[in-house]
Amino acid sequence: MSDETEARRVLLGDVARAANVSKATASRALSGDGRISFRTRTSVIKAADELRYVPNVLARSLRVRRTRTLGLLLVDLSDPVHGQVASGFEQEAGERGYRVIFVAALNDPVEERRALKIFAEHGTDGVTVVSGILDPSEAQTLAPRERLIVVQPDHRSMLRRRGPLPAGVIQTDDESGVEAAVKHLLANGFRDIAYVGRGTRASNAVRRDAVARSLKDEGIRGPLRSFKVADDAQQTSDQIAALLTEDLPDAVICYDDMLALVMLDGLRERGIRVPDDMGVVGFDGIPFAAISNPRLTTVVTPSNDLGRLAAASLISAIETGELPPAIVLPVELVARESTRPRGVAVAAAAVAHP
Amino acid sequence: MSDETEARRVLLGDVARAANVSKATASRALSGDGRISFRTRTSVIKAADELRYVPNVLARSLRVRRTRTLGLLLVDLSDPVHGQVASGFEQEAGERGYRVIFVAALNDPVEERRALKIFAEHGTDGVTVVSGILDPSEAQTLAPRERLIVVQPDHRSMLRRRGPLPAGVIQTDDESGVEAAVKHLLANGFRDIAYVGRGTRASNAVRRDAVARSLKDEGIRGPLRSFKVADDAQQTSDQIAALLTEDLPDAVICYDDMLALVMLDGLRERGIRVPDDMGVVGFDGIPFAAISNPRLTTVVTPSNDLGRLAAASLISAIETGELPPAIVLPVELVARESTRPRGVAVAAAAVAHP
DNA sequence: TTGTACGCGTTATCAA
DNA sequence: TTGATAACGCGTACAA
Repeated sequence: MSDETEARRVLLGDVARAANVSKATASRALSGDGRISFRTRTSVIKAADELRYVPNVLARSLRVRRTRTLGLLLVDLSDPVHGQVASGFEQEAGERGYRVIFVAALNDPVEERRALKIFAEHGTDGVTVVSGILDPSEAQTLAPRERLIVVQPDHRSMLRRRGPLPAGVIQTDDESGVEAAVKHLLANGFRDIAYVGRGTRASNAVRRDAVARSLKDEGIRGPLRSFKVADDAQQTSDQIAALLTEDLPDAVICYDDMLALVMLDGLRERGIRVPDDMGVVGFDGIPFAAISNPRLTTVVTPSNDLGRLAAASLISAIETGELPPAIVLPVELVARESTRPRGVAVAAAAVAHP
Repeated sequence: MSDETEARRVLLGDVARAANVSKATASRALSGDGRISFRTRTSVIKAADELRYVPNVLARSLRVRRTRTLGLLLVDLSDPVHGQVASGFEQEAGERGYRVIFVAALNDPVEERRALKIFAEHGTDGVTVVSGILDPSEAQTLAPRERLIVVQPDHRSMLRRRGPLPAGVIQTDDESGVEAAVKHLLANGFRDIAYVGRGTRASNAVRRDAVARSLKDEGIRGPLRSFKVADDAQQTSDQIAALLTEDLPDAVICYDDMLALVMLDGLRERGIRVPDDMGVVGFDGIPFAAISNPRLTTVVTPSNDLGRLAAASLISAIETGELPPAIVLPVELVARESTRPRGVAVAAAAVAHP
């Protein structure tokens, strides 16, 4: 006694019956199995089409023990950089026939553990962790190491690391980016260079230390002046700029573009001109850095590529069983108005820094 | 003959055996079924813990015919506005125990269909479409209407709509926002107001028409001057600003903040001062609008709330079987420097528009 | 309160 | 080339 009002879902068996074949044959015909006669294949496909058959991937996954689903753990979907990474990851995965489950962990280790557990429960074929703060060894107990790609790892253990990176790691060459920024500033006449960081993440320390080291390498003596904004900053741009005003450096390198742009606003609020009174450098290369006023000099990181590469590497690991060797992506310093040499006319700069 | 090297996954049966109960009892103990003795419950939980049991949600979903998974179809994860929506959606869903599969369709109807099919195959309990361009009636053939929430629908059919919105729709009150922007501009002395749009989306036409109507309502005669940028714009900020330079309006209302900020840059490039030579208004209220130079007057839409509400409404629809009535969220005009009345000093403005 | 046995929808094995 | 049947891992109706 079937209920006419409740549209029962069309199953493989229904297709098989309509095409006068067994479920096994129908399954093979639809999955493109080689050893099926042309006649039956077309008739099965036709039946599936007419009945609007939609396969149940859960049942399939249960049977074949693969889900063609990837887990992506990231900090925050609303952040411009992570949005880029997520976008690239989703695109690459989609093009290769994989779905993505996203979980944002908001810099909370408890949430990161929860996310990895969710992925395990869903039987994702692999997991990528972006900017994770979990101890790598712990992460590997919650996700199988050979199916785990780590992008921009941000745990303390990355700090003192020397020598080759372990397989499955993808990150940008932040040190080189910072070095390029420092050299650029010095070349443009900025000597007293300070660092403005945010939060307690390892990446912040990495960049700060890279600034200090680069300055030393360039023969600048004395300790690096370093300022800090809280991670969950409620500070306004004005308060952030106030960090510096006691004794203005020639230039500041900021942890990221977001911070640098907020800083630009705060400096303007306080009547400090950029770059004439102080130079400002950002990090990330978000789109707004290119159209701020003044336009922001920044170390551009390939965020979208990071996501695409992560997905590609993960899928490769899944399909070959081999975790790809670590990848370090180059970054690029893009010089714009915010570090223009002092005394150069505005009009000329507009031409020089398109 | 079990293989010691291959770590076989722990199953419910393993937990049951370790706790000396049947699978049924183990299942009930772990799912918090009432009629289970305290003793057995604790011993089952202990066994599950020790064995590091991870339930297979695929098998569970197959059995209970619910996946606790939601499908979110959006335009582009890397876009600031959609990132906010996605973030709110993921948060709300996560807090209520639902996972999210994201698919970006990049304004391509073919991709939108593909995404809805993916959701169907995965048996998502419900689907939310953000800024979809698919014909609503077609969408309902690809996703069950009573489990479908539509956020900011962007199909032509929304254009001529009058009367109440259908259930399951969530959108912002763009018309009121535009009206507020127009009134604000007029109050600040801008009379010759133009519109700068992007692409061919319905929402673009909605905002343009709202500008025209508001102007008429305010007694401004003559047709609205309207400019347009392609959707896949490769235009630089300079080219975008060039649209206007022949005959500069007093002010422009832009389709969104991104466009407005690019416009600000282009105007600066051409030596046109904002707001002294021309006022600029954006739409969306992305974070950068608050710190641009000049800071951007904009119609702030609650993007994060949009995502949270969508998830909440969808889950409610799933759990009660009732599609919630349409929701129209209010927007808010935030006046900043880019529409400061001409002739008002900068310092004063900084105080007046924090 | 607990156990037995079946079924969710698909693919894979084996035999024909 | 095709068909019958057994799994995949879990929840639950029914029986005890």
